[in-house]
Amino acid sequence: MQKILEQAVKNGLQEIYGVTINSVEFQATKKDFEGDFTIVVFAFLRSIKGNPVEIGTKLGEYLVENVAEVTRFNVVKGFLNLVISDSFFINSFNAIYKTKNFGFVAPNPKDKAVMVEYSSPNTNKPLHLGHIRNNLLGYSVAEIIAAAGKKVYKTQIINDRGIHICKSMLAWQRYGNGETPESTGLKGDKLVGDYYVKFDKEYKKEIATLISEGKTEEESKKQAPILLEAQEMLRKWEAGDKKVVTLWKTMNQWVFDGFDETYKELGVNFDKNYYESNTYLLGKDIVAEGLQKGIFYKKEDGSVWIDLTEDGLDEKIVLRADGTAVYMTQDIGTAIERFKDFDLEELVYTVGNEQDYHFKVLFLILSKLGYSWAKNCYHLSYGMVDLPSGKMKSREGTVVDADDLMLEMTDTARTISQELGKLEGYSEEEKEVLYKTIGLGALKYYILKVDPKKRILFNPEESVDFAGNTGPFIQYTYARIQSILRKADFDYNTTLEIGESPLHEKERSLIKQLFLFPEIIQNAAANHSPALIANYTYDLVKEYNSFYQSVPILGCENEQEKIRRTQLSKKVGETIKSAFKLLGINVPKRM
RNA sequence: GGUCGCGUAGCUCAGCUGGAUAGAGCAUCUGCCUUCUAAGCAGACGGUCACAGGUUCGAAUCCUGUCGCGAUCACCA
Repeated sequence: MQKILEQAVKNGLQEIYGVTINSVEFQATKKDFEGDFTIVVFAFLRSIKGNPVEIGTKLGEYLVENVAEVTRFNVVKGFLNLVISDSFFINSFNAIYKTKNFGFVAPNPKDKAVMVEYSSPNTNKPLHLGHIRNNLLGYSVAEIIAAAGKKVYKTQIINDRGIHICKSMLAWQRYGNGETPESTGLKGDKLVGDYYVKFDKEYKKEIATLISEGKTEEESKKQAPILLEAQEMLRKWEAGDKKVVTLWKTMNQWVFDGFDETYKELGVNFDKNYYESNTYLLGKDIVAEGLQKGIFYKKEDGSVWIDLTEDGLDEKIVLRADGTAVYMTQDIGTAIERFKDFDLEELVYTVGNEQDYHFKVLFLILSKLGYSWAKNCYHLSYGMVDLPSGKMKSREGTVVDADDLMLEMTDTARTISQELGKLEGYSEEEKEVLYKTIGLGALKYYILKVDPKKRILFNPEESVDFAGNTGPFIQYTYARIQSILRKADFDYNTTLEIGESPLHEKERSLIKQLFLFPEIIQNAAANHSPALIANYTYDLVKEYNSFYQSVPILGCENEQEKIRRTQLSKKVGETIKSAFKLLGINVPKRM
């Protein structure tokens, strides 16, 4: 439609004023004015001298005359509002009504893929609220990019080695009695996490003892026997000591099993896992190469650095003096590895904004090393999730555990649902599934609807609502639509005729809102932002509810209207479902 | 101190590459269930878009500066 109009506007201006215009600025007409599309006449003033109102009027007359779909127009200041005919809307709606997966673009197998990394947990403690935001964002962005027509690989890098892992291993050995997830009934990640906390407690005790013996705080922190022992354990692990490696494998497996459960509850998944224990040596040869090319330089002590001061950044170490890798070294290595493993065009890292600087440096280094794809690496950076009590600190136990939070949300959903009591005829099992759908829907929507860049203040007690701009509200609308479709005892799947029954104002705005969906997906993919999808869905639902309350659907006198409104309802339902799929949220048939 | 991000209604947030009178929800008040699910709808109240300049027909949006909050500037990951 816009294309037709654009061409017509160009022709019109050529005819009336003899002026050629490159582009025409369109926008959806605001609610307070009559019309569907608006042309901003101000934009023409550069080429055409004159009064905007006059130009608008002349152009409007021309368009009504020459474009069949334009039925009326009005001009307000410099805005030319065009009213488009019902037949256009009905025809377009007919076209999308039968379209499966409306708005989704099928991937072209010839295109390169996109890899999205998210989650990337440490195997020494359970997942918490911060991971939830990370997981939801990463998963959703992956879905959105796939919907926009790209092959997507979801991946995580599991930080399964290092001193932090040894800490919980050591604490388990020292203070435990051979507990296992089976013997305690605890989830594996919880069990291991408890020992991590235990380690920290003991460590602090030892530091206190050392300080009381007259050592400085700094010395004590470095000399605490328990820490030295953990470091010794790490050395043994690196040397491949059998006992240590066996314990490491066992305890890691507990954690993996625990994570799998959490991921399953959350509804996220991965196509490929990378393990740090396999990748931590990567990147060293690249550093050697870069050293030869003169991109890096060696300091006197043997450590290798890159000087980024010309780019407005600092100097950054890429290899320790003892030749071991740092975080940056590994990331250089894994990035290259991934482009080797898969035919990628883009690599998305879902990592908190405290690492903005790290990724800036990483991408810059990769580009200096001559990898042309470095410009296609994207850091999907998101703000922290704060609690009313302040920051979450896992060592101090002030975290909101992911599993607990999901349970809590399900409980709240259960309470509210039972109060409303609409679930006659549902089995207990079905009800439990539903409570989970609603509870998780609330949580996911709450987190995804805000711009990833912004930090979230999360109050577990009161911040997740079920009314207003929330997941359950949208789910509720979906459920209501399903109820209408269940009760529609006539064949509504016929092609709509363009007849004497004019479109209701609410139907019009609803159709307009529906048409936006494909564009929203593309936008969301380009901006890596699930929030766009969430807010679009909310607008659609608002529009639908308003329609729902102001006109009858099944109770229409007019057969044509009845079919049309039922079809509209169905399509809105499908669109809600599609949109929520992109957010990783399920929709219930009833609630 | 340098760099990056954020600052919109009492609270939580929308506002796309500049466009019309600044948009929702929560909270507070007023109406609407003998009709398709009231987790809803319609309305009222609520704003110096942090502040000051600049660019232009036109700025919440772009530029500069100031203030406030946060992150980061580790041989941690």
